[in-house]
Amino acid sequence: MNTVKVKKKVTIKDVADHANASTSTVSMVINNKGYVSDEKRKDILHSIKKLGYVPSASARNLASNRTNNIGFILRESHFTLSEPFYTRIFLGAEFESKKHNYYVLLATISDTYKKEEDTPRLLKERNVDGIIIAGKVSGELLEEVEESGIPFVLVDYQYKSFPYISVDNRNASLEAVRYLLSKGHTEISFLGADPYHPSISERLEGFQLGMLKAGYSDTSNLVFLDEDDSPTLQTGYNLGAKLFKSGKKPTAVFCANDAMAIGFMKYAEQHKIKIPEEVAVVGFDDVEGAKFSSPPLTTIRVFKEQFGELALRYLTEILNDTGKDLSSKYERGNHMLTVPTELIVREST
Amino acid sequence: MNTVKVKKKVTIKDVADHANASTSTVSMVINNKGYVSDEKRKDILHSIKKLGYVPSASARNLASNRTNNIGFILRESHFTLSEPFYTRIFLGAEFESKKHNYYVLLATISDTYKKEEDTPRLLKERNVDGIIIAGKVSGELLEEVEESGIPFVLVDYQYKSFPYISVDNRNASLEAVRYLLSKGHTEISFLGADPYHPSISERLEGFQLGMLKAGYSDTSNLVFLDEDDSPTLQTGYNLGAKLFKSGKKPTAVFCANDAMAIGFMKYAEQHKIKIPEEVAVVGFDDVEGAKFSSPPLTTIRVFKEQFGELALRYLTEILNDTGKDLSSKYERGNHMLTVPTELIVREST
DNA sequence: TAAATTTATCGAAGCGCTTCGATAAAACAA
DNA sequence: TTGTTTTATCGAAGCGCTTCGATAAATTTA
Repeated sequence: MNTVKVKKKVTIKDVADHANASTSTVSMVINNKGYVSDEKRKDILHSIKKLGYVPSASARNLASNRTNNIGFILRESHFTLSEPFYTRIFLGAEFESKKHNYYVLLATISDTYKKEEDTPRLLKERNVDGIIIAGKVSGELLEEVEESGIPFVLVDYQYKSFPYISVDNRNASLEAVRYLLSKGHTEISFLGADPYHPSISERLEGFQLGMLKAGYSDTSNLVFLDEDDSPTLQTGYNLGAKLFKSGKKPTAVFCANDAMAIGFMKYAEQHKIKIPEEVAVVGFDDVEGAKFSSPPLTTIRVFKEQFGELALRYLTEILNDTGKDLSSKYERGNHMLTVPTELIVREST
Repeated sequence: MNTVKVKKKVTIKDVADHANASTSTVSMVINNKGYVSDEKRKDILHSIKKLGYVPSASARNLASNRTNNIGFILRESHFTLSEPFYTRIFLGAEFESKKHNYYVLLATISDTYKKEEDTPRLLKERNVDGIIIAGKVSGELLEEVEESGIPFVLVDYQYKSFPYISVDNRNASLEAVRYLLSKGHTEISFLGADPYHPSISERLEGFQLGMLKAGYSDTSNLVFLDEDDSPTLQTGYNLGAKLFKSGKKPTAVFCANDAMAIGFMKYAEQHKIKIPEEVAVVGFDDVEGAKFSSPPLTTIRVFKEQFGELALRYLTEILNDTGKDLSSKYERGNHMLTVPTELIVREST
């Protein structure tokens, strides 16, 4: 015997009966479709409230062949990074998703992505209406996603001519360089790694452009790149060593990201090079640690939550576009958006 | 005309036909239920693979009245905290969820939770089979969740006799105190805030117990509490001021968490109090910033991902328990688990 | 005023599964 | 042997929705 009172689930049928309507009419009211008289609509809405009716997600998904889910794909290592950059992008997307009535399903993938084997569950099960892919991921995965036919946008990464959203790296870097120049610096070095990553290369371009505009036409001996490694604290440290051992005496260093900047400052500290007195340092990203580094790091803030928000909004736009201007949007090549940045001046400059 | 080739979705019917079976038999194979001969099972599995069949989540959820989702409820501010403590717990849960074939839906709630109004969508829509609630949240919400009848566990928080998982705060604090004592410290202060939070009070108890065991029976003038505020960087700073202005000269300070410890160190730095020479500092949590503070902070590491993992595992256990030993589990009061910790010694001690 | 169109409502089919009998063969007991 | 239980398989109902006609009244157009 079961003595527990189980609240019987209120279905669309109950609402229909209560409002003297058919389930189809109720459905139309819920979905704002078709023709329903104001009167009936009012009745139905009233019944819905009265009965506390909430549509069953599974049922409507099954019937309408949607899922009401958005997938968010991210590399595992991008999560386990000490810096929650992508995490915050995810949060931004999650936050925005509420407004559009989607749930966001997170899927982390390994760095050594193998097609088939590591395919995210939400892709295999086609349990999403659209997908946001954040950060650099395997091309295989991207091809797989494209093949699936599920609409998607990339965030903070580019690949082929897939739609993407990115930081305005070039302009932000330009601004950083301008700032350093305005502070009277003349010998400015750029430290970077993984120059094949679009974001990095754009930052480098911004740097070069800024220097060029200031009359430094040849920046080649100012640029230090670790081509084989990613832009981490360690590579920043290493390039710091390389830089000083090369005999160069820059008065300022612009790093491809904060991690490298912090690594660089670590090297400087260990070698009694005073920051900012002897050399000013500027990073990129404004990670958590930037505020707490010693000295606190001047850097370019990226609005991470906004980043995610924008991604979700862009995706829903694609999903709702009934094919009409969407195709033209794609074809015109403006399938790209940028997120604004802001130079945050702290004590490292 | 639509010339795009749309791969027709493979359904259970297709598999059944292909394997010369009925859909019910296929279903049984998929769900590992009922009686199916080895032969037929083999055929069916083969057909599934051959056709690339993947069951539709919506359909099976509708039919079986499950959702295959786990809700993860978290306060907004716990996400926007500069420290991704709960974020990493979430990740741990998400990671573990794959093994159990659940999707994790994140729901953030505002700090000023209002029943009805702010009820997470996943609760309203009953779109989850179970719920993980992380961190301190409004009692109203907890009551609401309980009322919903959806199984849930609390993480890093306690309320009434609801099942929960927490850090072994007491023992960890005890260990920290022991460590400080072993380093020869005698005058050890405790800095805390929000002492009504179970975690904080447990940490304080651990501290007191440790001191007691070492012969310091009266710790009351060693404890500095900000009763009205939460344990933030700012309160750590404030209590630092209060501590030194009180004329006390502790040789070591144990803070209720890292944020406070870092705030305290900030005060110390500004007032030329040398750490660890003049006063050693120990925190709790091992947040990202702890490694980068100056000096790097000795602290108690909490395994956040493991925390989330455990929560999810615990919840699925509850979900799978068909009521049998579950009830006894509840009634016996052992509806509680703890996550291990580790003392991380850095340069602040 | 008749024909065409728009508005309003509903019944029923169907989305892709699970699960409940029904049926019957095989295995075991008496 | 007969009766009982276990094993195997299937058909059909049903989960709670959406959506496609069908139908008809109200409105517009010719």
